[in-house]
Amino acid sequence: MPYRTSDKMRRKKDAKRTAMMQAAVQVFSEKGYHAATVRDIVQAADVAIGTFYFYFPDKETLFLYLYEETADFLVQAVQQGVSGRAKLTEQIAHGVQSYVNIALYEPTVVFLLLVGGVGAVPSLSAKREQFREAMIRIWQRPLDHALDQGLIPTQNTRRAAEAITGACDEVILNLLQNPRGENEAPAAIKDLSFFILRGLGALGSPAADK
Amino acid sequence: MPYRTSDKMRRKKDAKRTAMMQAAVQVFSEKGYHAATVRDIVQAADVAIGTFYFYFPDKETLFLYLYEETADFLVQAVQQGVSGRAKLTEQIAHGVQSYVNIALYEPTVVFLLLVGGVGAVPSLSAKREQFREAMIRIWQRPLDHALDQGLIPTQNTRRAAEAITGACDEVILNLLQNPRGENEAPAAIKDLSFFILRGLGALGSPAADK
Amino acid sequence: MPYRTSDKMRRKKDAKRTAMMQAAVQVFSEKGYHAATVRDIVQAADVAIGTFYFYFPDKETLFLYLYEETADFLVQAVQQGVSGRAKLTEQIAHGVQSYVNIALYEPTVVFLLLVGGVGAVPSLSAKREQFREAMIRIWQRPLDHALDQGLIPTQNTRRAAEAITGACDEVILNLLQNPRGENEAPAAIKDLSFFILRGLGALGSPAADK
Amino acid sequence: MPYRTSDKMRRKKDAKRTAMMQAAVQVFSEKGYHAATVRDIVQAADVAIGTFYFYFPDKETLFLYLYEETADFLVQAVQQGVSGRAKLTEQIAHGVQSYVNIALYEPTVVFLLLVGGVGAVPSLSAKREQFREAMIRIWQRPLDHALDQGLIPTQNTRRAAEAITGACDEVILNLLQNPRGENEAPAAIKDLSFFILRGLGALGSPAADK
DNA sequence: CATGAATGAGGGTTCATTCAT
DNA sequence: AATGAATGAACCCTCATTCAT
Repeated sequence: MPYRTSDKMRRKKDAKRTAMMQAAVQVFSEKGYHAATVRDIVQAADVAIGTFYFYFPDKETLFLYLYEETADFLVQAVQQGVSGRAKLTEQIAHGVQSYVNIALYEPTVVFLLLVGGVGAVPSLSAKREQFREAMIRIWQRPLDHALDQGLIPTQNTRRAAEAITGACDEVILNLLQNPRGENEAPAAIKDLSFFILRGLGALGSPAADK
Repeated sequence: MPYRTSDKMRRKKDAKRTAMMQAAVQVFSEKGYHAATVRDIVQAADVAIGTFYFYFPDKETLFLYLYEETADFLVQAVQQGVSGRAKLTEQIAHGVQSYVNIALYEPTVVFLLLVGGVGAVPSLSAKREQFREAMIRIWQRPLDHALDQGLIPTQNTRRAAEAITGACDEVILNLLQNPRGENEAPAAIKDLSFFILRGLGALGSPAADK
Repeated sequence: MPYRTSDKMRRKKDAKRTAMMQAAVQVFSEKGYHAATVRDIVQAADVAIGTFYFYFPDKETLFLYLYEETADFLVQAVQQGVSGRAKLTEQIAHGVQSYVNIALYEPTVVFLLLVGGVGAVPSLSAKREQFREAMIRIWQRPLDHALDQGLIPTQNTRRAAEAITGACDEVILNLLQNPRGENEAPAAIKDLSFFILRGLGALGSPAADK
Repeated sequence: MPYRTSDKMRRKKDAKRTAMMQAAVQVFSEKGYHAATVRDIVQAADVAIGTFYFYFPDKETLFLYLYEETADFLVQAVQQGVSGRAKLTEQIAHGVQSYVNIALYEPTVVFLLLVGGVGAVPSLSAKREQFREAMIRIWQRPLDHALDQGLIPTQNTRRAAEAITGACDEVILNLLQNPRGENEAPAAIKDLSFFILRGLGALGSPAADK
């Protein structure tokens, strides 16, 4: 009898597919797109090389897909952190927190996004650009709103959003690479949030910190 | 400029060497480390492939050397912008200005540093780390000084320096990639400086901008 | 038709087998032996790839078998056209007619035989050789007979048979590839028959054509 | 000093290139396009695999080039045999002779042309078609001329030319594969010429042979 | 010094074939 | 019987590197 294609097998297949994708993220973030070979990936996933091409059309497509999925995930997570609040201070704080949390939980993924194999594949440059743009826009929207309501002084919100994006990336990268002490993350979140909010002019008096 | 002919004489001799290094920066920043081939470089420099290996031990070494020299150049330029002033506001403003100026003058070089072939070569990761570290320290020193003098509120200056570094990178990258209007650069410098200074709490009242 | 289900019963059982063989002829003649993949075949037959290996030991064996069966079919058809007649002129004419008819009815099959994946598989060369040989012999027998009876002048009948075989192949190939006009086939049959019969010296006076 | 690129080296390079092409013809005609690997070719030429790609862009291009060159050579040789004469009988005889001579002198090449890797590469099918067409046209021209002058009876010269082409191919193929006796070639030339000329109706009385 | 022909390890990808289900 | 996921040898091709000239 033709074997049960529905139940167990399907799940198993999905599991293997997922395992391979995780292995791929790992390898890509460790070596970058070009240096990572398909052979590396299948070894990490402990499957034969043919299996890779059974699940994915080719290396580039997988990488692009991984990058996009990963980027979407991060973008939405941060977006959620931001959009659930009303006050700018909370929006920033929660956005930063979401970002840091994900970075700590999935350092590999964040690494892939921030320092992945840029320049390697033309189509990736575009994807990377989109990702940066999405992150910037996440920050810019609340800024525009706050500006409208006179909560922050007149300023180029686009540029401010760029600065926020860059600041977050760098702080998080440092947090991941130099894991100082135990609970450094909460401190980083607070420091970063304050820096950003002050930078935006959203805080009353400059002395109002810790 | 980086990678000039060391010092004074041996002009002729180093003509080819220089040509190759300039070509290499160009090619590396366009294609990334892996995608750039030695053939690409020698063709751009209009020399034979054998000549490459007369002047440089191999592709990796050249890239590392180029990266280092380029990084040093940028670091020193920004350092100079910062260290020549006394007041924190001026230090930040001039540091940012130096960075932006170089980015506009040598976009290729800055691209190479910011999104170069990371992860490609193990030894490069270390180099990149050093570069980021150097940039962060440039900003941290004046912060520590200002903190000592009570010019800015209590804060983690290391983290603030990270944020500044990241903010600069992102704003500059955007400036290079989306060249909006004519004299966007001065505006970017001002915006960025204000954001940073406010973020540090170095400005009196939050309404004191433009 | 070739590759029918051997004999009588096991209809259902062989439905897939037959489908695959027909698909295989199609695919092989379109792409040639090497370029045709087992996947192509099973897709065309709408069965799973495992099914292929249940019915056939491997790709090569199937191809060989197909080639042989196909060749036998063509050989016997032409043979029948020839052997049913008494006069040389009719033997030639009917042989040619049979050949052309089959070519028009099953162009795929004839293509496979004439320009199939030669050289691809060592064992195929032998098979192809046999097929050519069989075709040549079909023609040679009536020639020998005619020679015995003094109906054609002294000549090397083997060589003449070779020439006939080649002439038929080429004319038919052209008929299939450049389908000029409607009823070109009858004209081709007549032209070819006359050419051959004259070539053999079987016709009285050279002016006795159309 | 930059080494002498003009004299000795150039010749040596050309020699190697030629050697590789000859090796390629050999391998291609033995195994067919698909089954022949680049490794086969470089092994036959006793060079490294990289050398292949230094001289030729890729396998397909080389094969196409080889096929074309080879086809042109054969076509022109036969053409020359035909066009140098005035009488149809001599044109046919010399054309056939040229063809046979080349086949005996370069059996590999002729094999490649007649049973080369057809169906393998789309672009090759076109090339093969061109070659067949050229051969057919070589024969058709003198036929048209002879028809105009009333030297042969009314007939479809195109079809006759196709028959001639096919007849030649088959006889020659058999001559190469079954080398019977010593000087079989002259006999084959004579047999074939007579068959063709009679087939065309160019000979007075059918009994006028050997 | 300079050249570029020559090398071959290694990368991405295909595809005939197997076997647990 | 039938399926299709899994395998891995082998293919084509690239490119860093060497070395005779």
